[in-house]
Amino acid sequence: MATQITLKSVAARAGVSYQTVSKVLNGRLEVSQDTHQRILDAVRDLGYRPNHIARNMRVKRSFMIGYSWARISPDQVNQILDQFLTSMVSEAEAAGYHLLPFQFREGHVEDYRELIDTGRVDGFVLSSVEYDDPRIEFLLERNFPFVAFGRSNPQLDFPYVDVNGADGVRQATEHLIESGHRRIAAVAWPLDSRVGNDRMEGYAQSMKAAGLDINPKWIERGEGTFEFGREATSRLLELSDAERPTALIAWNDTQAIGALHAARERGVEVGRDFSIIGFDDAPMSQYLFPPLTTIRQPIREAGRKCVEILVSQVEGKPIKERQIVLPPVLIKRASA
Amino acid sequence: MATQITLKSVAARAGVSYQTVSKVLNGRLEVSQDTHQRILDAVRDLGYRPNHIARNMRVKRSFMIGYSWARISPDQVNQILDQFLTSMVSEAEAAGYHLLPFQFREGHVEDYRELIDTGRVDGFVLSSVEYDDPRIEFLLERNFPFVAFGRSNPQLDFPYVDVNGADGVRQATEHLIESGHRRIAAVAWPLDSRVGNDRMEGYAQSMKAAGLDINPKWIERGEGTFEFGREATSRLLELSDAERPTALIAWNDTQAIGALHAARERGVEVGRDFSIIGFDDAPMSQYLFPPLTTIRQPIREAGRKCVEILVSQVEGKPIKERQIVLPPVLIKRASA
DNA sequence: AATATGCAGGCGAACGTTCGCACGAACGTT
DNA sequence: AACGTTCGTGCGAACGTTCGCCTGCATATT
Repeated sequence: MATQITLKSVAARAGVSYQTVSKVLNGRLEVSQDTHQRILDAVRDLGYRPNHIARNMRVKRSFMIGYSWARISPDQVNQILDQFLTSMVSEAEAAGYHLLPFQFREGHVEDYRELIDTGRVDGFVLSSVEYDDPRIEFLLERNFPFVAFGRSNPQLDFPYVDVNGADGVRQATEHLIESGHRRIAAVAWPLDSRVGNDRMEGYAQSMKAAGLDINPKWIERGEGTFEFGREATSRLLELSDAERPTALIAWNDTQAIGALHAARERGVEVGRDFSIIGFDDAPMSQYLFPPLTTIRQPIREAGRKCVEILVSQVEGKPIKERQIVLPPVLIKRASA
Repeated sequence: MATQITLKSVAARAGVSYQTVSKVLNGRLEVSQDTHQRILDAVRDLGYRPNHIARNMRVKRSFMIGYSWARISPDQVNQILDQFLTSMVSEAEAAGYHLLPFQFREGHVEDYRELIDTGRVDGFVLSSVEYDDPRIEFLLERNFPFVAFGRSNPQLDFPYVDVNGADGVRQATEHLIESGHRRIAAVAWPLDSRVGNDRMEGYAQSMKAAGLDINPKWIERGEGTFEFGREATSRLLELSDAERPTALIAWNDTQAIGALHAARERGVEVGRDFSIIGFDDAPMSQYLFPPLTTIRQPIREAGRKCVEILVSQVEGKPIKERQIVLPPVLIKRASA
């Protein structure tokens, strides 16, 4: 490592004090045209770049945003991580920040505390937020800046960005109803999932609005896995002719793929005899047989908004919208 | 933000100088049993955590590892990012480091320079490495620590972790030959891809070892996309009966899925009439029709090794293996 | 002419660490 | 009894910034 070029080297070359260089570069001091130019020349000639660590130390900020994500399951992959991460990284960089990814440990709040106490981050973006999230409680109590990707308990007031799951499922349900379906099932998530309940609401509302009763047997709740999707769909397809749904909406694409398999195992042709709609628009969904109709979340925008809100908060700027709910969009393919 | 707890606060409480506290905590000084305990108590009582920024400033290290990944294409997703990232993050944390993800800009070396000059990182992990990678040239010249995930020009000497693509394709080819296939095609990548050429070598070697001639028409080179996979496979399936391959190996799962579609469009039943093997073991490959036989890369281990090598390098520790080539494993499913 | 005003720039301090060196006391050695 | 040695601590400095305040000078105002 070559010797660092510091403010002092620049100052020496420009013939001013190093503090003056600092101020000029930061626009906190107006100097004569001549001096200004000499400083700029010296900076250019030496290739000076301010040392970020020293700067952070002085201003007592890290310009880092902590982010941690839950592992879904060993043989499954976070479909949206790439998009979410890249959008946050670029938005953060534009604002002069960087992301600090750290290991996610379910329910552990220590890692957050550690990062705060050691001064490593200025704020957090939370994802995989659910009801009674201890992180939210902790960060609110410490009054430490954060923004959540996803809502939590309604009575808690904190900044978040979320996708309107109800609206997504509403679009899906309406699409199915318009296509003539009357018996529509939901392959959903457990009752303790806020995200799941949000989506369920869209389903219930649409059915009600169309004057359709929901047969409780059409509601399957379980994990967001391939296996559950398959099992649930098998059960649905084994209902009597009168009860058997003609379509289903799954709460994620993985379940939908399980559903696709269950249908195929029974010789049911998806897209013709039976319709399936997923949620997430996983990258491969378009290449399935048949290509999966699914609800796409505006992940990139969510990432951008999270960072935008967080940065405003950290810098004490006025925040336009503290709580944002973004609309998803139904991607119509052959499966429904 | 509550007032920081610093070495001074701890020292005041323990009745020693703050420098002593520092040394004791860092194990650079042996003190009397009594003093030691007083210091520890004070640390515990106050909940002292060393300020990382100040520490970094003093030791002139950031304990950060820069990492940047290429975006594949808008509608495709980096299948292995999650695994690679999480394994690097956890390995890094274990060594007292964190990852600094930053935006990838093809061919741009400025971003790397910037991070070095501003003292933000101690080293880099490079991915999407190819021939004549300007980043490698730059970092070697600056003598800045880095490790590449993937090899580059053979004459360059630098630390890397790579997956033995030749071996992977060898396993695949041999598996096909054992199953009785004689006419095996390769849906490959352009000649300027080192990764692609590595894989090609495995194919050529296995065919030769089995005494099988390769018909040049069996080698399709193009992008790693669904579309190219489909087109290439269409061409292959339209060859005359005598020339038409009975199996193909694709250089990634996305191409393999394209191949699956091409076969299906022609009424060719994959797994029975025709075999297809992919590369990557993308999360959804197991759920395709039929489930895709594919070559799985030890991504998590690669991530760990990258960080391990890099950290040793940064800390000037002896490096056991500077260049590691990990074996992939063939995951046999129904498609071949 | 004396004083106020404004401008360009310098100076000292501080942020919280780590590190080398100094120093006093206790102890063992000659 | 005088002299090294070791041990346990303290002290000062430094890392590269930013920030508040001070100062010297030129010009404008009374």
